Amino acid sequence: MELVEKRAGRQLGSGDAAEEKPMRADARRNRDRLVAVAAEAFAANGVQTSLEDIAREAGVGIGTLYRHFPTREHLVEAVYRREVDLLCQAAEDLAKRLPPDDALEDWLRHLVSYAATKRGMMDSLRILLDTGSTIFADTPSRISQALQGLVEAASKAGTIRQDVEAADILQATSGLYSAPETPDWKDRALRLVSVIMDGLRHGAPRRTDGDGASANTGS
Amino acid sequence: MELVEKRAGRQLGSGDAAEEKPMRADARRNRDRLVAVAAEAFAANGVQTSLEDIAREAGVGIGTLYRHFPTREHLVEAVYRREVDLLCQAAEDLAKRLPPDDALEDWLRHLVSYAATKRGMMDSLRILLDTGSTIFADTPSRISQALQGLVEAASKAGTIRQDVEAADILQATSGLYSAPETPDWKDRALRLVSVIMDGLRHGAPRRTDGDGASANTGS
DNA sequence: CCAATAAGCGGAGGCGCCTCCGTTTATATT
DNA sequence: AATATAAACGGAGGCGCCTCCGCTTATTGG
Repeated sequence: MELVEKRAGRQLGSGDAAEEKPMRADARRNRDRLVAVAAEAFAANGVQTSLEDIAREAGVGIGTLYRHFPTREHLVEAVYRREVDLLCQAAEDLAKRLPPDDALEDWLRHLVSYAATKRGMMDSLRILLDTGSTIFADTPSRISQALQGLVEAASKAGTIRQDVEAADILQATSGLYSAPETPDWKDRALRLVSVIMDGLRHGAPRRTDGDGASANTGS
Repeated sequence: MELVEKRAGRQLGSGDAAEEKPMRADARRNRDRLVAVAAEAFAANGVQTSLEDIAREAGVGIGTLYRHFPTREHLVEAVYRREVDLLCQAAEDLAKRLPPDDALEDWLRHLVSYAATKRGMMDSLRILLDTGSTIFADTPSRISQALQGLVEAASKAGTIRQDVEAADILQATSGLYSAPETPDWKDRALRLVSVIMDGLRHGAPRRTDGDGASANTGS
C-alpha cells in the first residue's frame, strides 16, 4: 500500500527550478503520514477539516504540517496527486495479481474511493485551478491510460466484450462525480460498478460464469 | 455626503422575497457606519482588513457587525453597492452645482476613488461573482448612465468636443482598473483625468480658456 | 564510534473568526 | 408619561490559523 512518491518537494504553481534534493528520512516519513491522514480526513469530512486535527492525527506538531504545506491548498494538491498515483499504481498491481476482468472490477472499486475523495475536495480543487496549478493538465490522461491497460488485457483474454474502450467505461462511471451527496452514495456507486462489470462480462466471447449477477458487493 | 440607501436588508444571492421592513433607527445608523468605515478600510488596506478592527472603528461590537453582515462577502457587497450609489448620486449633485464641464471633471475624480476601492476589493468581488450575486448585472450600465448625463450636458453647453460619448470616456479611463499597484497610483490616475479633460475641452466649440493645461490637480 | 551541524520538529502564543446569550434600548400601546 | 416587548447590542469565549524559535535528531566526515 505504501506508494513511493517521487518529487516530494515544492509544487503548486509552476515557477520553481532547482529541486529533487533527497529528503531526510524523518521528514519524508512525516510528510507521507500527513498526506495519508489528510486524504482520509478530507474524504470523510471535506476539505474544511481542521489542519490542527490532521497534524494531531498524524502524530506531528502543527508546525511540521505548515513547513511541509504552507497553505491548505498545498496539502490538498499533495493529497490529490497521491490519490491519482495510487490509482495508477493499483492498476499495475492488480493486473499482475488477478485475472484481467477481476483486475478491472477491483480497479473500478478503487475509482469509487477516488471519486469520494475528489468530491470532498471539489471546492479547493477549484481554487487550485485559479492558482494555475499543473495537476489538471495530465491527470485525466494518466487515469485514462491506466484504465486502458486493464481494458485491453481483459479484452485480449476474452473475458469481457471486445468492442469497449477505456473512454466508454469512464463515461459509464462519470455519474460517480456528480451524483448527490446521500449517505448511501458509496453503496450506489459500488452497485453501479457491479452492474457495469456484469454487462461487460455478459458480452464476452468466453463466459466466466452463467449470465447471472456477479455478486460480491465488497465490504 | 450621507446617501440614503434604500433596501437595507438582505442581499447577496437573489433568493429572498418579503423585504423592505422599516429598520430600527439605531440599527440603520450602525449599519451605515459599518459600511462607511469598511469602505475606507478596504480602500486603504484591502479586503483582508480585520473585521474586528472595522467594528471597533465604527464604534460597535463585533456581534453587531456579524448580525448585519453574516460573512465578509456580505459586507463587501454592501460596500461595493454603496460605492456605486455614491458615484451615481454625485453625478446628479455635481450637475446641479457646477458648469457642465467642471461637473464632468469632478465626477471623473470621483471615479478614481471608486476605482481605488474596487481594486482593493478585487479578490472578494471575484468570489461574489461565483456566489451568483446580482450586483454585477446592472452596475456597469448604471455608471455608464450617470456619466452619459454629464457628457450630454457638457456637450450641449458646447464646453467639450461634440463627438464623444460616455463609452469613449469609460474606455479612456479603463486604465484605472488595471494599472499597477504603485504608491503614486492615485497621482497618475488624477493626471490621466486632467489630460482627458484638457483634450475634451480643447475641441470644444466655445473655449473656456486658452488651449493651455487646465491646472487644478486637487488636494 | 563520535562529534559537528544543518535539517527538521513541535507547540506556545498571538490574532482573527464567529457564536451565543445576558443586557440595553427604540418603539408601540395605553 | 409609563409600560411592555421585540429588536438590537456587544463582548466573552472557543476555535482555527499561522509564525516563530528553542530543542531534537539524522546525517556526514573524521
